[in-house]
Amino acid sequence: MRISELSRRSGVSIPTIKYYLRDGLLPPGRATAANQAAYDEEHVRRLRLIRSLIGVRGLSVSATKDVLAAVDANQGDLHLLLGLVLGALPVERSGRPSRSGPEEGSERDAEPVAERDAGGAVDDVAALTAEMGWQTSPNPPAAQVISETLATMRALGVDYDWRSLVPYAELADRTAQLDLDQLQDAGDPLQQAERALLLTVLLEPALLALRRLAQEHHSALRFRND
Amino acid sequence: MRISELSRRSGVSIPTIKYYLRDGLLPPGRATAANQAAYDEEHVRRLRLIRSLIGVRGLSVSATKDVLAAVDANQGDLHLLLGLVLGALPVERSGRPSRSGPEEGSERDAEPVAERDAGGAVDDVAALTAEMGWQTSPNPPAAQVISETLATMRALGVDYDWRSLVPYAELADRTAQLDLDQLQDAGDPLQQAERALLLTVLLEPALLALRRLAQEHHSALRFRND
DNA sequence: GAGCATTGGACAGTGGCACTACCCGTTATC
DNA sequence: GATAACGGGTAGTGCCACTGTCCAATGCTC
Repeated sequence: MRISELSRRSGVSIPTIKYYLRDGLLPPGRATAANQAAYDEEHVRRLRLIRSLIGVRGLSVSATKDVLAAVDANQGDLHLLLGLVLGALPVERSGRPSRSGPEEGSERDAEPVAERDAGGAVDDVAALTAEMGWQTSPNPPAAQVISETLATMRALGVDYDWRSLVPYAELADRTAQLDLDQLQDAGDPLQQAERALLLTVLLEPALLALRRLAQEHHSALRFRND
Repeated sequence: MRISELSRRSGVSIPTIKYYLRDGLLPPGRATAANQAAYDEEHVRRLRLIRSLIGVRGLSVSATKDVLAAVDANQGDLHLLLGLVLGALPVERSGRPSRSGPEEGSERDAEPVAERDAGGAVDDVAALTAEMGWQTSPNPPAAQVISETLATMRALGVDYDWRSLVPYAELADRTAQLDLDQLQDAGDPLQQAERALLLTVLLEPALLALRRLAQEHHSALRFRND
């Protein structure tokens, strides 16, 4: 098929498809002439996957590109694939250009919210993973997010350390096992790789949404004053 | 204190503080003259909170504004506050301008990724909340995220319905109870409201990060071929 | 085989967002 | 009384995800 049919089938406009082609998100079609190319079902599938990652999960175009490249490159080794995918993902649209302000003010009063660390939050994460018996790669981005969060909590006056997170970590552990349980059955390696991607990445907003529904329910039980 | 000291104490640049003042994120200082205003500790605190929500959690400026307004307006009623906060939050930077493409193509082949619904995903969420015994407001944004995710999963060929989410929902239920357990002790209503905000909103990236660490660990156990 | 729509490719433009820079008249401070 | 800092306003910046326009080269239709 050609680009107009690809557009119709996928629901993505032609200029956007061209944009994805330029950016390397979508592999080019098979060129049939100097200005003609043929696309196939795989392209339709890929486009839908792209739209899901960008639209539903909210990934940026460049993160989507990295994630898809990881899927393409390592269909065989699921562990390696997961590592690459999780490494390529920004955790929640972090990776901002970062603040301005006094970079390292000589003023001893300045406690600039501790975006790096405050009170050994990095050690805290090490303690937490040790407590859980988790073995991970040396310095995963996810660990940095956790230490950042802990540091921020403390900077804002909430008494929080790694011990506060242990119950959450246990629930996360069971969540992860649920995720992996669902990867056993799947067709060819590409299907399995895509499924892994969906179960880990696409499920993230849904899991947060479940937590919100549950929070609302329990909040009504506990706090509502009828 | 005046703006320069506020900037030093909070680590936020003066132009950015002015920007937050203009946008109503930060309440104005007490005006002492036509071009002079005084800020206090509460402003420092507020600025740090703002930076945490925007920087760590990744909220947009306008969402941050809505959330903070909810905190200010309803310090007394925690349930109402949580409802407002959860309502004001985008779930994962959704709320995109939405796609283009053929809006309602006459082509019967077009299945435009189903950003609204595909195969009764909305009913699925109703079934899920009924199964869990959750009682929530009529049509929470979180429910839409879940149905969107289910619809997308199915559109991509993954066999997924609300039953697949029940185990996750049970874990989410326990997570929410953990969250609310930590709200019992807290000082004045403002402190408690802020704490609720941090435990629900700021914790989100950290919870996803915990899941990722656990995924990496269990993936190594199951799939690594040494 | 003539004519018109479509194609692929390049490049410039758009709108939104989160700041950031500059200017100006006024006010503190030394 | 000079100099610095202040507040307030407007305009500009950089990035991102598209979107629009142009072009010569097909393809398809009659």
